[in-house]
Amino acid sequence: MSWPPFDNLCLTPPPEAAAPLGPCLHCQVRHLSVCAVLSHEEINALDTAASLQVLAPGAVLARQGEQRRHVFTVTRGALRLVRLSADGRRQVAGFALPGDFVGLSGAAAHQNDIEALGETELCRFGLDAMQRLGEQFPHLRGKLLERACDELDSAHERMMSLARMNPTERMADFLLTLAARQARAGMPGPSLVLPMPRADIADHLGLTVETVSRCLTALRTRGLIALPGTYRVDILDRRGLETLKAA
Amino acid sequence: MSWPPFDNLCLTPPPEAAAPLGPCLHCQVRHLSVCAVLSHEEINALDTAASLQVLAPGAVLARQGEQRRHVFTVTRGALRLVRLSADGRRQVAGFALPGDFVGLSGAAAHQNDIEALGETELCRFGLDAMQRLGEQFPHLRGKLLERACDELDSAHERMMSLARMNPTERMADFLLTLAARQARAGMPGPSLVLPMPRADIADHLGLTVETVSRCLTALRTRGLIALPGTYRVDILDRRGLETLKAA
DNA sequence: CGAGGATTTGATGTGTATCAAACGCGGTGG
DNA sequence: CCACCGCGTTTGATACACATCAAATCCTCG
Repeated sequence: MSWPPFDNLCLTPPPEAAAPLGPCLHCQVRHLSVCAVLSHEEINALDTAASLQVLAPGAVLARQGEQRRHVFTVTRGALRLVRLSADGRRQVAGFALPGDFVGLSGAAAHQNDIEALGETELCRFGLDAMQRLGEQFPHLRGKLLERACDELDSAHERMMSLARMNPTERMADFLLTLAARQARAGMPGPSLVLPMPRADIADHLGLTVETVSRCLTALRTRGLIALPGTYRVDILDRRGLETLKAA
Repeated sequence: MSWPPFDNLCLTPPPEAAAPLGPCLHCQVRHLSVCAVLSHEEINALDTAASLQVLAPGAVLARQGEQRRHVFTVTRGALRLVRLSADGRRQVAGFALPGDFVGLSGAAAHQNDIEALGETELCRFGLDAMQRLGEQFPHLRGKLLERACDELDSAHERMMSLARMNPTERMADFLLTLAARQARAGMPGPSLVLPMPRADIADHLGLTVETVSRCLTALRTRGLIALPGTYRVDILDRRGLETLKAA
C-alpha cells in the first residue's frame, strides 16, 4: 500500500513549536520536521531522508500527469501549482511559500504542473522514504492527517470565494491570506511581497489580468492598500480589507 | 492531542472491497469499516463504537460553529453541507450520499451547517471513540489520510469548475460527478435521482436558481439529458456531457 | 538607449444576475 | 372529486459586472 500523498499541503510550523528544535541538516531551515511536532528521533530520520534542490526562475519541478517520486518543502522562493485544461484554460491551484509542503496527492501522478516563481530552494524527500517513515512513526501520519484536514478546510474556504465573492472581495481575501502566511513564516508587518505576476493571481482567483489590475487600483483608491512597486503591496487598512472580504 | 477530523470526507468503498465483509452491526449497511480496508478486528471495533441515528427531512444535524462531537456515515437519504456568510450569501460546500463520511474537519467546531435533504439515516461515531481507534489501529489513520488526499484532489477539481467553467459546463460536470457517486454506491445506470432542490444545486455551483434551470433545459434541448421529473435526470449522452465538461 | 514583455488604462460586448411573471405540482379543505 | 393555495420551478425581459479587445505606459534587461 503506497504512502498517501498531498498536493500543496501547507505544513508551515506554528512559531512556538519551532523554538526548541534545530534546522534541517540539509537546507538549514526548520521545515517539515518542525511542523509535525515530532520527537527528535523522528526529526533526525526525516532530515536524513532529505536532500537539497535548487530551481532557477521558471524551472519546472513537475508536470501534470508525471509519475510522482518526491515530496518537497519549500525553503526559499516560491512555487505555483498550475492546472491546464484541454482547451487551454488555466488555473493556479495554489502557491507554495517557504515552509509549505508540496508535491503529494491521492493519485499516483502529479495533478498540477509545479513551477518555480523565482529562484527557489527545496528540501526533497523520496516517496519511498516517506512511506517507510510513516510506517516507522505512526504519529507522523496522524500529524499529516491533521494537516490534510486543515488544508481541506481552507480549500472549502476558497471555494466560497470563487463561488460567491466579487473580484474586489476575492482580491482582499487573497491579500489577507497571503499576509497571514508570510506572517506565519516569520515576516509579519503590513508590507507584502507578491512572488507571482498578475496573470498567476488572475488564474488563481478565476479572473482576468485586467480585472486583477483594476481591483488593485480600486483598493488603492479606497486607501486600503498602497502599491509601492509591481510586486509589493502595503496593507494600510487591514480592518477595511477584512470587512470587504467578510461582507 | 485530539483526533483530526474532516468535513465532508467521502469514504464510499470501492465495490470490490465491499464483497468479503459483512454489514455494520447497527445500521445493516457496509460503511466506514468497509471503506477503509481494515482487518476484521478493526471493523468490529468500529462497528461496536457506532450507533444509529435517523433524521427527518430538513432536520439539522449540526450548526456552523457548534462543537464537534461525532462523525457520521450516511446510510440512507442525503445531507447537505451549507456555509453561510455574514451578509447571507450561501454556499453548499457539498452533499453527502449513502456511503459518505461526514462531520469532521481540522477545527474543533463545525465549519458547515449539516442538514438532512430527505429522511436520512446515519451511523454515528463519537470523536473520542474514533481517537481511541486511531491510536489502537495506526493503519486506520493511514487510510483516512489517503481519503483526505483524495478529497483534496477533488476539491481542487471543483475549484477549477468554479473558477473557469461556464454554468452549462458546471452543470454537466455536476451531473457526471453525481452519476459516478451513485454508481459507486451501487446504483449505476443513466437514471439519476437528485436528492436536492434547485436552490442547493445553484449554491453548490455558484449560480442562481434561474441559471440552473436554464442550463438543465439547455442540456435537454441539446439531447444530452432527459428530465422525467423535477428530481430525476436521465443521462442520454454521457460522451456529450464529458466533452462539454472537459471543453 | 532601445526592445520586449508585463501592467495599467480605456472602450465595448456579452453572459449571467436580477427582477418579474407564469407554470406545475402536491397538499388541504370544501 | 375538485377547487384552491403555496411553494418550487421554469420562462421571459432587462441591467450590469466582468470579459474581451485595443492601446498606452511602465519596467527590465540587453
